[in-house]
Amino acid sequence: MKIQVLVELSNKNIDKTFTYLVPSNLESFISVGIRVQVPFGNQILEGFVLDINKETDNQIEDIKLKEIIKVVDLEPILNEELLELGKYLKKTTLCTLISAYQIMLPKALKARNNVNINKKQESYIILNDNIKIDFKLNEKQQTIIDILKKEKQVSKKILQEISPSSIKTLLNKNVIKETFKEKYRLEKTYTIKEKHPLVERQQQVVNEILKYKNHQEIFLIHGVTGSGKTEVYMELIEILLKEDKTSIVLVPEISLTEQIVNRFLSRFGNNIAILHSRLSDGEKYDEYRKIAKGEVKIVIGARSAIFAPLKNIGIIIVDEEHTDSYKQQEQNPKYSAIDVAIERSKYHNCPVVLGSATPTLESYARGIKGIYHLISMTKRVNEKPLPKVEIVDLSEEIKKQNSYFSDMLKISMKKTLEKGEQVILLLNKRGYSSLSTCRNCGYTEKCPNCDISLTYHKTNNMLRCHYCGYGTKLKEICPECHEKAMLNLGLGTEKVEEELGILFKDYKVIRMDVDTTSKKGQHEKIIKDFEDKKYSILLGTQMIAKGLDFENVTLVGVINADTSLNIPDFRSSEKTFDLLNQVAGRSGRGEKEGKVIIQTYNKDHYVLKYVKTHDYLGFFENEMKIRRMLSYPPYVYVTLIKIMSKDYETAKNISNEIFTYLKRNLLNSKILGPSVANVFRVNNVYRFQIIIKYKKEESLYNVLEKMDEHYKINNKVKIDIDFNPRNIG
DNA sequence: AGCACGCCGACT
DNA sequence: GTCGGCGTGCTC
Repeated sequence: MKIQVLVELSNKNIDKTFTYLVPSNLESFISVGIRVQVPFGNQILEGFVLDINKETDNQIEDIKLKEIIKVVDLEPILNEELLELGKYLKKTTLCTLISAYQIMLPKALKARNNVNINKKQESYIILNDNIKIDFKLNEKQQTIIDILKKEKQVSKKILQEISPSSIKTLLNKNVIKETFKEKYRLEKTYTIKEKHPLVERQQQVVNEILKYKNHQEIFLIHGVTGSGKTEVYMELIEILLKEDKTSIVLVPEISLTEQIVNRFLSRFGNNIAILHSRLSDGEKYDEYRKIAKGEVKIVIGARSAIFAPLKNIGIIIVDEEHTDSYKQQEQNPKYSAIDVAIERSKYHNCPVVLGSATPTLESYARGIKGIYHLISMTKRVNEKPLPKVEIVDLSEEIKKQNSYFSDMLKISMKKTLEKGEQVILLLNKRGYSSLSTCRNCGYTEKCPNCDISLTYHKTNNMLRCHYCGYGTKLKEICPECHEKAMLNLGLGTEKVEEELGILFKDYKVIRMDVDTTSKKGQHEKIIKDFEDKKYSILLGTQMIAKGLDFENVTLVGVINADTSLNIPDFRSSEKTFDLLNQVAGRSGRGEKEGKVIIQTYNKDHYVLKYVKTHDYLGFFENEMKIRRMLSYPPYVYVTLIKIMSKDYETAKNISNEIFTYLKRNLLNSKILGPSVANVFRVNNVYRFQIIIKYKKEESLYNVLEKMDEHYKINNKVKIDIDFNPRNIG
């Protein structure tokens, strides 16, 4: 028997299958999608079987073929649908086929030698089939048997709490027996709650989507914060579940959406598998296999959960569809989970539901055009108006000698806190202060490896580079002019926290940012503690803007709205609108009315105007005009080419070479560049970029594939292709 | 990804 | 004369 094997190495040179012989004693274990171990050069690798008894196009003599070493799995790891999906990923992102398959799988199931993650066994006790008790049972033995009669099987651990010796006796006398069952590592705690009856609008939306339940149709639900989208999702899932259909729910980053997950758990309990990056490898392995074995029908997870091996999918839901993290950008394949969702919906003939309070311009434009089925939910479920938004001009406050807190914010906070209500403060920047600059000569501390200023972190009194992790001690004396004049500019959570401690010393503040949530469980604890009112003020970065639902929060303050407006990216307005709108939505979710105060130096910026009136549509129309004028998505598509090299000249020359090549071959596109990337040097690698803009460019994939092919031999330069990038720079 | 093969410079 | 630098090419 001959098989085609795709080995674990992700390299453009070996992005194809290799033919191996299967010894006859292993033949019956072989099927497509299974992993095998093979000799490859002088190494031993794992790979996926992609085909049986067929030759590659380059026929080679059998004499040269090697035999496989062993078969790794009993069951295929990749099913037919996922094998095809991998090919789709390769075609649309120009990645290697193996990288497409690997991204779909938890670490334990990737083709990779020397990964060792085992199933966990747990011992259970059950009654033997035909018990004849020919001896007198003592009290404890009787209790054990009674329990087993009722529960059928009980974990040995629990029974041992009654009496370990009785268990031994009963085992010896063959009254009971021990069996081993797999124990799943991830423990979910939840209490099943009554479901809320749907309000009229929610019911209408459910009905509208269900009309298309066996159709491949894409819906965009534009629903304001608090309009009850989650209930709609759950209702749809429950109805489809009765028809034995499965569901995938994508959420931004699960640790940021703890509360949504809990709502799903208290509705569907054990029928849910959870997949996200904070799980341990063992937990991911267990959750994945529960899905593969059909033990759960609902999968809720972050980006890569879109590859969950569910069968008979009835609906795919993408919550907060505008979230950047649905696009993988750090690593190949640079795929969009939404595109994958749509691809899978074709296979399963099921609807895809995209939901957001602030859809991407691309999605909303498709909604208007009728490519997506647009549904609006404009009212909050509790009929409460959206919170009142106030804009404060920071330049006026400077004159009054106020630093981070304007008079209005101070007074409102005081009032809110005195009523026993809670406050959320958004500070869109991490660290204590952004820069360390000399007051005398203007020298700024920069990273020696990257083209970026260092950021001061108070906790360890260090300056850090956010790109490569380089760290150095904070200097007091300027290395340039040798004056003792080094000053920390800008602001960060820690500095604001310090000032809060002075202004509101009677109230407790909790900080939530990357630094305070890096350890497992810390995130959940902060949310729980704030929910339990152990703290009055929650101070945090971006991550507090999403999905949190605290009834007692009636004031949200944005310390400085400008930081995200100033990012050099054509989407910075869109992202700022999204962020401010999201964080505003955290206020007044309960019975009490909410308020939002946004501080800024750009009080006349159009983004703020539309945030103030909660006017997504107004923002959309205004922003579309700008995109049209500057020729940006959704009016054109963008593809970003990055050229990276340790050698400046190489990076520059090859960038120019590629530019000329693209210009010559892509006749329907606008080619911009080459320009230096936003951060020009990272970890001593120089980065150039070229932007391709096009409405329709049939030959794009072919041209880029050829380019990739050409430079793969050159290991001095790395070429990176990103279709529809979420960030440019 | 590894690793062998091969063709040039500075050494016991 | 030889050791070893890493550029190049191959792995069923």
